[in-house]
Amino acid sequence: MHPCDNANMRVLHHPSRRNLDLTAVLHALSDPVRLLIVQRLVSEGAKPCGTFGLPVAKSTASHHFRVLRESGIIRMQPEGTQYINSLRRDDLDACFPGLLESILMAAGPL
Amino acid sequence: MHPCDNANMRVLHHPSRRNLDLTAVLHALSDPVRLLIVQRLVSEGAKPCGTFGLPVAKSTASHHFRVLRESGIIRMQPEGTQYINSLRRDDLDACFPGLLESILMAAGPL
DNA sequence: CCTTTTGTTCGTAATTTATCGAACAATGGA
DNA sequence: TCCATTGTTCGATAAATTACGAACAAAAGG
Repeated sequence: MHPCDNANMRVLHHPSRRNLDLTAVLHALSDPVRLLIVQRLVSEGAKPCGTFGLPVAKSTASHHFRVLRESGIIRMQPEGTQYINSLRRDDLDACFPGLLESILMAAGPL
Repeated sequence: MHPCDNANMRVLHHPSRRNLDLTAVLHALSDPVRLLIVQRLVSEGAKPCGTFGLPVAKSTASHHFRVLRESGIIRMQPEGTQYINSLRRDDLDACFPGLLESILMAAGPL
């Protein structure tokens, strides 16, 4: 069968732009570990989960990436054995103008 | 004794401006009831707890006002038998420029 | 005093959250 | 085919959150 027909591809749910929820986004960013992930994505660009050196276990990190993904803050694209994480800045800015910007400023440098 | 020396006045703890914590503020605003309280304070000005008509029990409302107060988002001033709630907009804008503004915009009209 | 008003505090219960280790699954390379 | 890498999922636990009603406390006014 054609590669694109493969239903076994690791596909994760990402909310569409118009389904982003403000309280879900605020809640996602109210955790220090998740806020750190977002800051690192801003300063270092898209990168896989394993390259963040987070101060939590692998399974806990997986949980935090999922919360960020399901709130629409990040995108997770399968790439070989890993997932490339990137900020959904366009979608966030479209739904909540200035929000991410002000939070990043308030969070201060890395 | 002088009225101002009275230690029995209902005094509540309010964090100072320089002790405001971003994650605490985001967490406080990530609850729909608390976000509603803040929206109402913006559109209707300072007012007592009992005038919000919140969809929760009195004790639950008290809890939400406390979370808002302890995160530095609102001020609660004793006034007779009630507390006058007001937004600490100056302090919020000083610590987190643009944050409240963007959240209020994203939250939409009342 | 006694009562009313306003809001807090207490005790409890249900839900969610953050955390971990162990086991599992998918990919890609030797 | 086997193995190493990457990250998810499962099961368990401890803590935090939201919620309620009942009881309490302070203030104002009769």
